[in-house]
Amino acid sequence: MEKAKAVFNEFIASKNLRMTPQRSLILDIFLRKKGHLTAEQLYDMVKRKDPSVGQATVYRMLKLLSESGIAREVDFGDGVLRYEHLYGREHHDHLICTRCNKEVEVVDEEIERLQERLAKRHGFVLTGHRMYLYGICKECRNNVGE
Amino acid sequence: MEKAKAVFNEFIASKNLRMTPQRSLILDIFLRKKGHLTAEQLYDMVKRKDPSVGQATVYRMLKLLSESGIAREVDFGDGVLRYEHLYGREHHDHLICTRCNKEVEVVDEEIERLQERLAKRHGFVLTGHRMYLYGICKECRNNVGE
DNA sequence: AAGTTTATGAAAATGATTATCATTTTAAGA
DNA sequence: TCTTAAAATGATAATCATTTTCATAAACTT
Ligand SMILES: [Mn+2]
Ligand SMILES: [Mn+2]
Ligand SMILES: [Zn+2]
Ligand SMILES: [Zn+2]
Repeated sequence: MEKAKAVFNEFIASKNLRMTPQRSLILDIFLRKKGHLTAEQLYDMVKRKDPSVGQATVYRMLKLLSESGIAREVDFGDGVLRYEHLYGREHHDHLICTRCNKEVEVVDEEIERLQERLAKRHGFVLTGHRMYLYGICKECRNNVGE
Repeated sequence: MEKAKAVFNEFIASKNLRMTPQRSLILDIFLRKKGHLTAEQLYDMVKRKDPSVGQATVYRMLKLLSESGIAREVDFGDGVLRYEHLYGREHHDHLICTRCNKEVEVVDEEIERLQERLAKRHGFVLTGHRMYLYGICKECRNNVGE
């Protein structure tokens, strides 16, 4: 939390950018919340603390957070980008229930390894990947009637 | 090709929809082209054959093609949906060069298997997945200067 | 052929994100 | 502290792919 703030401050300094009350507020709120949240959701929370902050500033800040390694953009494929904590977290992929939209964070070291191998086999050096698994969770399978 | 057309015709009939010259033309052109093409690209090709066709019809048709299992929506994450042949093709994922945008179609049975296992481990029954591997291809690694 | 349903094309609407721009802040210097 | 150049902000307009709307034109049914 404090560590993440320090990292962001360093990033800001290294790019000759400036720390402002707006950025500080947005960063605070972002770090406090966990999960995957959209720019709109974050904007709503920011507005509650300071209604004068514009949404463009939130969008701009999310870009900076991503660049600095504090946040990561997540695209579930529904037309809205979400952001999650990246700093201090392990890499993971997502398992999504298409019925109740539950999102489970998952990792499979074996899959990660095989992805590298697969890319290499085609002459590529992997720089990243996006993997989303879609399915029906146990709860949804039980509540078939409703 | 003819088989695919028949499948689409059946789909149209089963839904009490109608086959029209526009749909037929769009289907023909789509089936003739391979690769991953956008609605805009398909629209351009259709226009060349019949300038009177509207782009809304192309978008509508792509929806139908996807529903009927003839086409599959592919989202490389650049803000534009692409469509590829699905009927008569094997499942595959994509390996994309972030420098030259080369797209390689890949499959790794082992990964597919592990995805199932991973989902099951979390109580999910997998219905699908999206996996995109991003990296730098061999050619791009050689042409570093240009 | 008449009636009913579905399809079409043009144009407007949508919705998330980005760009613009006039104004305000910030960080350094003098 | 005053000055100034660079960067940030917020309101608003612009983008851009996709979807809707709606009046008109097919397509099927009887
Ligand atoms: Mn996550
Ligand atoms: Mn493909
Ligand atoms: Zn569920
Ligand atoms: Zn390349």
